[in-house]
Amino acid sequence: MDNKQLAEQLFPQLKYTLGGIQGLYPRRNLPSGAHVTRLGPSPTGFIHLGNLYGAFVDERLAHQSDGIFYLRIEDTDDKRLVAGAVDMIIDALDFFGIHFDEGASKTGDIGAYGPYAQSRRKEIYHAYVKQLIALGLAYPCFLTEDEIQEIHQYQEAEKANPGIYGIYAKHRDLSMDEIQHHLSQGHPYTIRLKSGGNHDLPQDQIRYIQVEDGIRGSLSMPENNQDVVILKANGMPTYHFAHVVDDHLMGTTHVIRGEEWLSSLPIHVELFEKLAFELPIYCHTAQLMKLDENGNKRKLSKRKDPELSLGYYKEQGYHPLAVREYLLTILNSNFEEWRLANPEKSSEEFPFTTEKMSSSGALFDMNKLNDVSKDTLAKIPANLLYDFLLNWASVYQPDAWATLKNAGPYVEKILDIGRKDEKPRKDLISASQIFDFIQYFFDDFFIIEEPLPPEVSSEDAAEILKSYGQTYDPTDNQSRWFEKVRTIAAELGYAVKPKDFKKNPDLYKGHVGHISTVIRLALVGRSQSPDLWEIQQILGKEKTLERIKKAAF
RNA sequence: GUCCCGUUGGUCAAGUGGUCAAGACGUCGCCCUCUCACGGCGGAUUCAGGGGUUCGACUCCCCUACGGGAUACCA
Repeated sequence: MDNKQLAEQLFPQLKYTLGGIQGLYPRRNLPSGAHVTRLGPSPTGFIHLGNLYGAFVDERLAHQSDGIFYLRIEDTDDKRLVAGAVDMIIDALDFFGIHFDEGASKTGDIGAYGPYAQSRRKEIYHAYVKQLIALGLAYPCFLTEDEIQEIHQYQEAEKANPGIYGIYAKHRDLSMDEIQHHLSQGHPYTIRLKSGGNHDLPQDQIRYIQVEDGIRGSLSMPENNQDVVILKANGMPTYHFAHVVDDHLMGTTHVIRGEEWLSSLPIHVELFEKLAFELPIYCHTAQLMKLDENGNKRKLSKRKDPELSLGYYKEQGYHPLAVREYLLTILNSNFEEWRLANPEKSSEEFPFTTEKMSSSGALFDMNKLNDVSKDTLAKIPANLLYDFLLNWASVYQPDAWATLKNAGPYVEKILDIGRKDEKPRKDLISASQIFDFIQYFFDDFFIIEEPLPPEVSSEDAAEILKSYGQTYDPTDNQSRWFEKVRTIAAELGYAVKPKDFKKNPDLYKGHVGHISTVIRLALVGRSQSPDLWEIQQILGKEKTLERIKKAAF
């Protein structure tokens, strides 16, 4: 018996021949320079900012080159399967404007290079495994878990590198008779790659592989020497094998993945070589980090950092465009510069490059997100902002939703306060913050939250509001309105200009700012707000007078 | 332990042998100003450490330290 017969025995009557498969996956007919990228999540359904970060690179690279971005579900580990995960992943990315052209979708596979779930590609992997066995490049391994453990312990004691390789790959050279014996006993087995690498050579003779990484430039690593498992005992491929076969067949040109894959790159390179596939361009992205309890940088973790799940940003009401902009600023170091020069352009016009990506992990910066968000929201028209706010409220703050729902034009006016000026206000960050920021416009949410300034007594406050109520005229323009406030100040012994008060604090009780603070407290309940005159224009005469009359300190 | 990747201010970073070492966020001060926000001006805070190479190193080489990752029939 030879390898070929063994292959036939192990994988009899496969659905596909290699030639047949090749015919099913023709080269993609795309314009030159088009990038084909993919996102390959395992279906746990959990997506966090780090995943979005990577997905963004895929999406940009594909779409700015008129290429294809597809979704492939990497479900080779049934322990990781969560029901409804695919929909969750698609929805989460969709919210942030990331759409797939091809692959798994809510209504099934789209595209001619499927199936797009690895669990449905078993026969395809088997065909390639069969070939490797026939060529003597892979072999069945009957090592039990205990035996492997033993080997590891021995290696640890000997200070040898762990793994199944060289002399530790005990089943790599089993005789056909021995294999038949195991088989006849019904021993479970995995298929391992028969690695061509040899690290027992003198240091200077170990072969190194050179790979040009799209982000990191040229990489040099020792070649793989591990007889890695390519097919598990249950017949499913491991990630390593599925990655190589799928990305080849599906025509992926650029493999974007986290840097945690860097150390298994030699395995993949060997697999590509053994299968005689062309190597795609790898882009190993830096991980998004966060600070742990001890002040150390740490990779974002699914379990430990629920606040970095995409759900968190949705819940807080960060606008997807803002998150996009922020991600772009940390993804490409020249994005901010470009944005400054092109304030009105869509971020899709930004020429994204992997060369401008950092190879070291960035710390997630909430301050920066907020700042970017302010700039972003300042450019979004009030009616769209209203829709966004309403949408958010319908899920996360139902009482606000009830209030906002029937007040469209009113809310739009509120959102537009000071935004159309030459130097527009930028105080809107996220939906939850926006609602908090404007809630005093609604009687149901209006309360006086802050006390009078110390310069103003309760009596004076009452006096101020009384005069104000008498002189208030909604038809006054802004400067006329403020003249009247100054008049009240003067009448009650307050300086008309803050500077006067600063120069001679003894001459006055306070200054005009204190007067308007009282009016502000009566109208909005806070000592800080946008321009009062504008607020009154929106509140309207009745509500303004009512609040002035009702206010008590 | 071994292997891989990384290290410019509090954060994100430009930089590729000769720069007073950009810029943004944050922070502090001032200006504008009825408050806030916006805007303007200015300050403080950086090349992890040590050796080389060189007329000259943030830039090139080596060592150390620190951080991250891998080391599965998980991805």
